[in-house]
Amino acid sequence: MSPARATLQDVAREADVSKSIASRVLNGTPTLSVRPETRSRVLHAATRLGYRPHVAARGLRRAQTGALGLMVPDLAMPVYARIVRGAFTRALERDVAVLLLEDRQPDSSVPTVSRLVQEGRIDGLIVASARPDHPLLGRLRDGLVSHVFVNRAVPGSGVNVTMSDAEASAAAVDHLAGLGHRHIGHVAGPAAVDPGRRRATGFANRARELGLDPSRVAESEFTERGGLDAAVDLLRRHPELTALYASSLSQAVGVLDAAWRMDLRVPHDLSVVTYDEMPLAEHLRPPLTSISMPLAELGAAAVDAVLDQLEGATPRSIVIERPPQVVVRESTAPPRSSAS
Amino acid sequence: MSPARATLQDVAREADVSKSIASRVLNGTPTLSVRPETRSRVLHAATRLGYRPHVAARGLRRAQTGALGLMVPDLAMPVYARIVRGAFTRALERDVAVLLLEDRQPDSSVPTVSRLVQEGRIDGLIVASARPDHPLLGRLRDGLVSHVFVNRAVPGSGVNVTMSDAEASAAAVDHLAGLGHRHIGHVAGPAAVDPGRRRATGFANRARELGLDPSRVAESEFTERGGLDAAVDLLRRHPELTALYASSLSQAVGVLDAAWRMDLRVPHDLSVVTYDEMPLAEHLRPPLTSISMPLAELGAAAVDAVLDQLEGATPRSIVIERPPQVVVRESTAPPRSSAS
DNA sequence: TTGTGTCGTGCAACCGATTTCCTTCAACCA
DNA sequence: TGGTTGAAGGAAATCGGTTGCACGACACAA
Repeated sequence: MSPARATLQDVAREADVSKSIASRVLNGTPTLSVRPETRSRVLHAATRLGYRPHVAARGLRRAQTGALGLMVPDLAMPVYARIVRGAFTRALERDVAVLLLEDRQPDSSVPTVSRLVQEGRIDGLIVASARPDHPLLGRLRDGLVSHVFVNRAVPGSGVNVTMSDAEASAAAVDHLAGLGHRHIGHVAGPAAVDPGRRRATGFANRARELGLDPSRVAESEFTERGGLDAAVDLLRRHPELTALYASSLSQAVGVLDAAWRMDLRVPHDLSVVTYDEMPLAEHLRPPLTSISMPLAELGAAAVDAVLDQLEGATPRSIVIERPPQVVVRESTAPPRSSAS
Repeated sequence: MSPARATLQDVAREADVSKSIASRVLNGTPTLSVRPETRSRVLHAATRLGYRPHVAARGLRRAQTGALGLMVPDLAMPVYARIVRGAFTRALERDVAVLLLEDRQPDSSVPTVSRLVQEGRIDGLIVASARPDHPLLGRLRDGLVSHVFVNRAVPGSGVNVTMSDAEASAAAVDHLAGLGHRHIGHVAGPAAVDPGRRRATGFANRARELGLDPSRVAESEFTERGGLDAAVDLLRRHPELTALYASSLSQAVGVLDAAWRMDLRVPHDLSVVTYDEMPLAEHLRPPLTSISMPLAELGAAAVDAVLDQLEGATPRSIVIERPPQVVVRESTAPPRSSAS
């Protein structure tokens, strides 16, 4: 796999200096003064030997690991794949490793995380799986381990990395209203989960601003089943609805299912917009109009945020401001009433 | 996060023994002889202090890291989520960490892996992203880093961990034939990718055994678009087909799309079975009959296989034998001809 | 000439485990 | 009684970096 690991000792010998100098030169220690010629001898030796510091040795001495944990609620949810990808990419650039953790039974997450911290496997944590009653939150509040919450904010934590979800909802409502819809419903995520709540608020606010009824909202889990049930519920109670805005792609799949079961054609009888632009959206029947969000940027920003904290910056919350984009496909059209 | 890291020194002091004894007792060194009373003092001290060995220190000394790399082709593909989950779970049991790596530009994977190995971040590698021309294969053949290939086998490598894909195809064909279908097509994966080829072979063999035409096969990428194109192609060229077997769920979504475009109703005009049982399959229209495979077991077996290698076992290939299960849903029914 | 700094460099301790090599003591054998 | 053996345990080297401190040489001011 390589020309046999070179150690710092090897580099030092090759450059004819001591380990200390080699180390300081390679780390760019600012207080160091060396002759330029010496410096370049070290640098050249290092590249010639393909030197890479051994993370265990460095970590042992520096009492840090160069790795972050990234906790996602469910590996199978494609939204997280995007966030994770963004995080991985940025981590590679910043020369740290990311340990991905799935957080399916929140109870086991506390032991897992504290074990990883105690073993010295991670320096900090990015949590994408927050929920109000999550046992991890209490332990993190101690401040013993640096962390940020990504996507799912924890109010009051002061370390949230989020996107402008409310704006995304507004864009969805605008798109539908622009087509002439006056009766729009929202299949919302669980109110307990922060982005769900923010999207719902964004929906209600913009609806109100446009003089539409902001109350046609049904809450459900971010799953196909949840979307199905919520949509059926909404459409039964409010047959006048001509459009639905789903809070996630899984829910949107359920919404399409509901339409099919209730014998409503999309978009003829019902327009559907969804959060989460993904390849799947393009190949559902009909292809779904969706809102594209900067998920990779979000993941990258989370990595930056924890690393900055570890380097001593004061923790702070961050909002990725890139505006949502509406990807228009066949699932949205003017309402029948206005068309006929 | 914890009552302040305890070191081996702390345990030793608490148990009133030397570090050496503490280390040996905790590691269960077989050649050690201690009085039972001493041993239990050490053990109790360790649990009382919540001692966890520092992986960097241990790794430095033992020249190994207690971590494995797991390379998947695409984080957004839910199939891999299952495999990864299985691997994570087993890794936790065996007390190692798993570093997940996405392998989207194979060219960058060689530098990434050799860097991780050189830095001492991983001891071994599980590769789920093999392709015949993958640059990583050449470098792995050197034998400098322990590895296995999972799901996508590399012929001749001798370190493949796979499932009985061919049997799965046979089960799909059996299910369709059992319903009365005599004209079955197969939307296959790329022949270059091993499981695709094995599934196609399995399909052809069983078709032949049943006296059906084994040649109704179209190859495509494991994507929605691929499935769409392949299905359109097959159905145009062979209008007599009454059933299609898709090699992956993404492709199956494309197949449904194709049916819709060609104005074929599923299952009335066309039955569809797919590989890869997932929640999504249940909520597509119509819900898809699918083949469920032991993906988590596959991931776990891969972890075991690399760890065994690292412990000195001779490398070998493994096949998970658990038989495929057909989950019957509404996308399959007797062919129209036999019904009418 | 003698301090006093500064520059350039190196020695050695240290991080926390593992492991090699001893030491001590008692039992046992011839 | 001397020597061998085995049980029980400990001292110290080691892994590969990082970092506090010391050291020699030289410049410069007094």
